[in-house]
Amino acid sequence: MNILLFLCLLLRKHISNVKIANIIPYGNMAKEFSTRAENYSQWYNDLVIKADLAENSAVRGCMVIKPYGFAIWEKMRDVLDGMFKDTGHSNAYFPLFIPKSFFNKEAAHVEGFAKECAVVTHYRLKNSEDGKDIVVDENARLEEELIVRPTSETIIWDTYRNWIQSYRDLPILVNQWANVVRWEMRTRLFLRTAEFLWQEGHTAHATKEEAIAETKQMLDVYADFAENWMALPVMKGTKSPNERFAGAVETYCIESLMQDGKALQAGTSHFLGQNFAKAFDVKFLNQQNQQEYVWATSWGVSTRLMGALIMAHSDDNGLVLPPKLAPTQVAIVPIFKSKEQLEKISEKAVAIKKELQAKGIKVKYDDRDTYKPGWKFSEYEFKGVPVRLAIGPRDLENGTIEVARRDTLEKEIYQQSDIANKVEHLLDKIQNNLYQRAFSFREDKTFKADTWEEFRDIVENKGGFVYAHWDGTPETEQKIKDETKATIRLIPLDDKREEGKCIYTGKPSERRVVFARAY
RNA sequence: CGGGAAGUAGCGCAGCCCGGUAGCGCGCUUCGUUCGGGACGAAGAGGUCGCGGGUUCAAGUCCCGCCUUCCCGACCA
Repeated sequence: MNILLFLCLLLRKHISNVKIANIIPYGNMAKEFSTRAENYSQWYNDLVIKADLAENSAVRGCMVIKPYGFAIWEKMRDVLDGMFKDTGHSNAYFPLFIPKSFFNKEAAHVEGFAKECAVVTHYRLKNSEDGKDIVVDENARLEEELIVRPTSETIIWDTYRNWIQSYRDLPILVNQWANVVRWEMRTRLFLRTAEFLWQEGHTAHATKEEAIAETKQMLDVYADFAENWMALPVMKGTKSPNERFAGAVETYCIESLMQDGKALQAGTSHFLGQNFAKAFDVKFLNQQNQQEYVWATSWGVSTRLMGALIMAHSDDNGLVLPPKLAPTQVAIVPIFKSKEQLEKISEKAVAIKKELQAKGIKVKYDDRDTYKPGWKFSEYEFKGVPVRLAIGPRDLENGTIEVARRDTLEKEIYQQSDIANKVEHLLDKIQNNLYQRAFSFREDKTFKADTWEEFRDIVENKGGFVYAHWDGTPETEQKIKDETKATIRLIPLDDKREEGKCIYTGKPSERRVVFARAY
């Protein structure tokens, strides 16, 4: 390492002000992280822990989201919340507990969620006979059990019944930020936990057309967020009946591709038709003075987006965050020996920090003397901070500053003049580069298959999305899933008709659908 | 919920087969030298060995039950 360091210094002397390509890779990382190639899922697990995003809790399947991880989620939440408000929605809050009987009312819905519901049966504890323990008081059994919400359609539609009488009460455009519980057998931090955070929008409309327009609008909001904030390219489409939300007439979704070639559903938007209105008897009087059932939508994204964000961009050195969602966008590290030196450098560094802050950039000036510069470099690297600035005595003399970008691991020496503008542009560049990189990756991993052999080969050996013909039956989809683990991720929204034959049964098909193995 | 593996200091692990004084590395504390890619030396602190029973003079070690995590299935966002 010392030799490398020496070489680096030599290089810098000879080509100061010129870009130094390819930062020294650190051997240390290998000790702490699995690599993606070695073991992708271990890499993901390590990353979540080492980047200080979340950890497992004392409760099975439930995670603790740590401050750094929560800061990212908070940013996502704030941006999405703004987008919801801009499209006319308001936030509200409904109860965590739902009377069990509510679940009986919509047949498909109950069937979809029954197997993973947590149930509250008692409301009191007491001391055990021997006084050593706390036990459930059997005398305090609830008359009707309460379900911990796995989603809130039922309690919300029961409530909407009282809110809606006339077409003048419509539309209702409500969103809630909440936690939900689905009793999962096998969990992974962010990707699948028993409790997770999400938002669920629930809207009520006078007409079918308006409800469908709302469903599509919110899908577009999600796609916009994924692409422009998360730098995550997504495909839009509808789900096959097998994959449809329990109780929906049509489920729209955005699907993204992770670096291991598996698809991840990043958001869903459901057209619920009049299913819940009928189940909960929610009617309104239209302008012709006739009773009609209300039309409904619901839409949601969850902390699972954190998983998508991590798996889409990060590398073997740790987390890589798109600048627009990074809690810290720029870290400034001073290089110093003495206190006097630190004071001089700090003067310059703080000035630069202020310049950056004036542009709305989130900056952290790390003048701790308890950690060495190299240690800080590593830390910011595996925490995914997009840009790191280093400033030392040499830079003070030369009016320069070292700029390192996380996405490409390149370092350059910049002149200090106009540094704020340069960094601002660099952040934009990184944001775009991450999107482009993810987009090219997806392009390279998107295939067409016309025969069963071809299909199997792609799914098993290449991964990624496969456009293929399907005869439209749930039975065929199930068989394909049983044999290859690939499912229909979506039926593309663009209405590209193409005559063909189902890859599995050979029956006629009018269009290709997108298959993949999925999270 | 089925099959496998693991749980010993904050983290990573050895010790268990063959019962008898709880160990190593990293991290942590103090001091000194260092500081442009995870510094070095010296001296320290830190443990109900996952939890609960049992066997035994004696259990981290043997036996039984449970909990948690990871991997593979079924289920699922």
